Amino acid sequence: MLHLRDIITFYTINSMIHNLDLSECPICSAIAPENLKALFQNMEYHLGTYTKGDTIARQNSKIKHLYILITGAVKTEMITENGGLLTIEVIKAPRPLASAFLFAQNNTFPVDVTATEESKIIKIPKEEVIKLFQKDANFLQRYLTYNSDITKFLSSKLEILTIKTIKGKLAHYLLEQLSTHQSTHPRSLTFTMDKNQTELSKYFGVTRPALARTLAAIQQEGAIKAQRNKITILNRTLLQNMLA
Amino acid sequence: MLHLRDIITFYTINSMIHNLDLSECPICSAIAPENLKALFQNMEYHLGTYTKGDTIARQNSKIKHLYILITGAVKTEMITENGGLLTIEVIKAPRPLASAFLFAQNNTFPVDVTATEESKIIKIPKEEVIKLFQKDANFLQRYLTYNSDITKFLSSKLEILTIKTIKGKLAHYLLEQLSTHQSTHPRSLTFTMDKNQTELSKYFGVTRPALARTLAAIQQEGAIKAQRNKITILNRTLLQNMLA
DNA sequence: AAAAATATGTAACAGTTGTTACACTTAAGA
DNA sequence: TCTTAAGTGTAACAACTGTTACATATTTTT
Repeated sequence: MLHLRDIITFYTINSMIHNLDLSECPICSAIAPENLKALFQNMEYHLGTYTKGDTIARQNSKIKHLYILITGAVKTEMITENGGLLTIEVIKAPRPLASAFLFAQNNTFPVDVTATEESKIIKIPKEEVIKLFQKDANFLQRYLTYNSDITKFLSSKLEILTIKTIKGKLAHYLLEQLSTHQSTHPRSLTFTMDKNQTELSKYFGVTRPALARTLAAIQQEGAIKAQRNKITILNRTLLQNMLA
Repeated sequence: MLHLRDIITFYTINSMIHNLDLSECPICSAIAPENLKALFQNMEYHLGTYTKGDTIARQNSKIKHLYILITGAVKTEMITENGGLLTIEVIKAPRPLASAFLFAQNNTFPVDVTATEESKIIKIPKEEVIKLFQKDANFLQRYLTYNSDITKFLSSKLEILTIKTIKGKLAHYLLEQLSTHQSTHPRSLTFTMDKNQTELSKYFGVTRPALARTLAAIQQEGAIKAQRNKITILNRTLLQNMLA
């Protein structure tokens, strides 16, 4: 277990060495340096150092701590019993790990977590996190916001995936882009997509040729005009009918 | 604005009239009756009554309160600018509404919320919710758990939708069911699915005939034996290969 | 026990998407 | 500027899924 002096030293050293701005960490930043002392006093926590290849957490193991990745990077993998792996995501410091799952009823890691480089992770027991929340409303609010944003992200991704046809997904996306664009440029019907076709096809979970084909079809029908990634909406109603 | 006596009366009356067990509400139940007084004292909140057809919240409007549906039922609809609607969900009391979005950065209602019958809703301002959290760790924990569970649900649904083929989705689901089953009945390879085919097809976002067809195909290949919803895993490796 | 409602098995056909391959265009680097 | 890499447009065919329709089986209700 660490003591207060260690963590303060740690923060300071890291800030010096890596020129690290902890304010970039969605939730750690809520802990103002001047409050660190009061907050971490009498608190149980653990600082772990991992080198490349080390396992940080195993899929289906209980989550009993809040994991905050301070420096380094980790990858998450979902592994079937047989060894075939499904998803990979690389997470770079500073960021909390699996914070959205910490308080779930069956709170187990949904993935394996492995260090991809030298990494430092602070582990704070669940009960201590609750205490922290009650001591520092700001920290609590950041935590809630961070997790709320994750939920929003998941919801919007789910929304896209729920629409079955590529034409529907594209129509949905284009209308969304239009309304985002019009919030700064009212009445303008021409905008540039914020993703290229390759990125967009991955976001939709479809292949790129299929996406290009569909974009051409929508243009053929006269709903839009597309010059590469510059889109002009010609017939909004037509687009909206493609959602169903 | 309500006073303490009102809400206590309200809880009591409703419990009497509707024989309502508030402990069924994922987060309200955390407020023990004996603590109500201390918690709601000096708190700002609002009790709204809505009749069938009343709009409770509009899509894209700011969420400034925690909405708790006490009695009645509401439906949520996602409406395109044109009037075509995408999703409908019916929510019955008692349950919080949009609690997962309350603390998001751009915290707007993702859907229209309309009463489908006579409904009562308590609205607690965001700031008051934070205060509540700090007064009552139990309430906070319930809230976190509730939202964590939502995240888990969304994640697993997303996982299923990310798998493209029906065969892959089914294989994934069957392996999950097997491991759940084996946690109580080790070595048993036969179990009953927790959803019927109709429910499962909706969960996967596919049609029922397509699902039945695929189930038959998996059986044809010798990976499982299916007697209606009773499944026996014959070749686990084969199933796992279907995930890719 | 009979009737009705619900769930499941199956089939033919149309429609959509993945796969693969290649030409072309634009942007970035040497 | 030339070269190279990345992004885009398009096509033919195979594979998969939706649609629609109906038969059969099981469960629930009367």
